Amino acid sequence: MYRIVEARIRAALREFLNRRGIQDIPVVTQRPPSVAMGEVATPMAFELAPRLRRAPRQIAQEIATELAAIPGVARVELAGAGYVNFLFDRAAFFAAAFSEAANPGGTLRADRALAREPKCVVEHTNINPNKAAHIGHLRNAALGDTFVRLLRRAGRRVEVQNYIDNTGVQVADVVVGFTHLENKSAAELRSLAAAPRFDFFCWDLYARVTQFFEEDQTRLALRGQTLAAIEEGHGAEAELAEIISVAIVRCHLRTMERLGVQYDVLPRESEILHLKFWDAAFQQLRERGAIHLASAGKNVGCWVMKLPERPPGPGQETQQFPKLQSNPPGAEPQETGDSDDDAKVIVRSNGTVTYVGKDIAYQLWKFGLLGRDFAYRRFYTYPNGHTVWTTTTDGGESGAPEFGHAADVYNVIDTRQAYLQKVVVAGLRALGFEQEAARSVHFSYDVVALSPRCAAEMGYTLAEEEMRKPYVEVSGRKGLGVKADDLLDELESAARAEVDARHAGAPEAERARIAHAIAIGALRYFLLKYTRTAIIAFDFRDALSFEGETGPYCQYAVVRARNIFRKMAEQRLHFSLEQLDDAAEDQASFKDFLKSGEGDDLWELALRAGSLDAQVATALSAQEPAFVAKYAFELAQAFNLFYHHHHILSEAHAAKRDFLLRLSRLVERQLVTALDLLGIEAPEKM
RNA sequence: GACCCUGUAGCUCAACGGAUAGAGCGCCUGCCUUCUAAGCAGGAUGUUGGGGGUUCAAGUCCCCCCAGGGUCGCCA
Repeated sequence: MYRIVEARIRAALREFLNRRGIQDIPVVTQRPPSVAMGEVATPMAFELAPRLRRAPRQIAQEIATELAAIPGVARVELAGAGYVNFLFDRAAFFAAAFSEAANPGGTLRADRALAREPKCVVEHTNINPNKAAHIGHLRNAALGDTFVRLLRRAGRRVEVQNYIDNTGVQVADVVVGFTHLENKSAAELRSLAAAPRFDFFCWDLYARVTQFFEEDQTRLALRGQTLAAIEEGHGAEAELAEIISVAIVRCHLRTMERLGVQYDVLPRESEILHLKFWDAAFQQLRERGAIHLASAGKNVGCWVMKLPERPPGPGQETQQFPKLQSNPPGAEPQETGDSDDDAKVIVRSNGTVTYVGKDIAYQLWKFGLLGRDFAYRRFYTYPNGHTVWTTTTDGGESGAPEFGHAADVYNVIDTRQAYLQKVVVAGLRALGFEQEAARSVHFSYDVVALSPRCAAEMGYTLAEEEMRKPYVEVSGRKGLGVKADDLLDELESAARAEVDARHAGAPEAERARIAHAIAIGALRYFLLKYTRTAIIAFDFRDALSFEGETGPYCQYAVVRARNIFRKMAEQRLHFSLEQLDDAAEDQASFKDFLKSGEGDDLWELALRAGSLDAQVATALSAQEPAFVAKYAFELAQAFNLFYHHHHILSEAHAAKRDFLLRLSRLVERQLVTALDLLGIEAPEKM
């Protein structure tokens, strides 16, 4: 609701500027330091002062007197040296926020309208299918999934893709492990792969293979041979690779399902190869001159792409790569042509295509620009009935939705791949797809590392130098890392112990359900509360915490609110939850309880609860899920304070009690919505 | 060497160029016959790495240093 009133104020301010013919001064609004000063403020008068040659205070006065009445705004006041403060009509805001919260589907579109909506493709997770997922992968999936939820809440049509690199070095290494260290036949591997925790077995095997190579470098030839066989797609090694990667993908889907993450389609690299996606992309790139054959220098014999020094377009790229404008205007046009040494190799001199090349083809396909498509088959159906599809070469199954053809593409990939993502975008631009290049977003985030103490706890011996560092990098190759399912198991058992202590009498299944919700709440909140640029130095103590700024804290606030409603029903108060939700007839009394001064604390809570829409909008435009996490925590915190100050059901004044109940109801609903956006479920009890 | 990210309380992190820089953890002290204490209240710690500049206003923008991390491969 806050966003709606704020938008009206901004429109009125824009109108004020327009009347004076001012176009180049932005309308700036902010939150005043306290609700006593209002809910929206503008410092615009300061900026206008030199322009209009009058004192800020005087201009502020003009703004205040000239603005027409704004619905939802009760008063306009001046403050300080020139701030204009807008004070909301508190009762009207509360009533509107209350009814808005009662219609959670209000912002979601009808299916038919949604089908016409331009599509966003969000690619996330993308774990190499050769071993168990670790905490770093969890951060990727939690960020991606939450961003998907935010987009959907904003009414966007979203397709979730999880790219499977099933023909890469990492899979090849595990194949080497099974053939040369384990001596497994395809049949033996098949039964092994069907066993639980096959991904854990591969985790260890992968580390063993790394060591196997280190002991004797000539063994690396095995990797090369295996890789070639897998890419070719025939023979025993290709069969093993297929068994491994499919089984591991199923493990990953199960792991992610534990934390509520689902996918729509799993595009596989093997199909990108076998369906000749690269040939189609290569043809376009060559015809448009985006790549050329290097004739001299270290890259001789390779097809390479030169990256422009500066984005050629009118600065569109600055949206995706802020703070990039390195060169001052008038920088010299680069000396082209001389050397291809600094160009990016796309096709190797032996004719094979690099990872980036395949990624360009994939990105083109996402936008529907490649002129080719996969065939699809069903891979897995979730308990809620949703089906995730995967790609296939031969005909495929009928009934697949239309995948790809995106208007916007978000690639959730850690910051270390920023350069490669830039190359992919440059590729689109070089092909003349300016629009799509501008709509290709690298949703970048920093990695999860281990605190040195954590690494030591896990039995990893650190060099002295590493011990001094703030964190230690996770390494799948070395087998150093916290496996996702291990962490989830630990979280669930810790949560379970707490639940058992509090609800010894509850049925087993219910206790398990609650413990699961708490574990996921703790984990997802932990992964989402950091902004994307923060490196998470993982530590079990922080991750396993259920107190303070955590998911369970937020969940607990919801449970408290619901306990009030349950007790209310038990006490058979004069109205039911339905009547509580129908607040229309009691609006007159809201004003008394929210009035300035004594009602400020209640108003602050109501305002915060009614600000969810603004927080979601900010999180979406900043592509920063942490904003929603922060909001949920602050709302929970404000509610706990309120809960402590007001004993609602014993409130003697009936009208006030009813109001406090409605305020609690508003908070509960908004908090549930915010948590849902984070992928966190609020259990009935805790 | 070039480019990117980071530097804020003891620790981990927040803070659209705006009014008094905030949370959590940890530490100390209180509060459970109550709508369950996974909670609440109180206690204090800041030269926002350093130095210049722009601005009515800088933790935030620009420049120069310092420190840490990352990327720049015919790996993915």
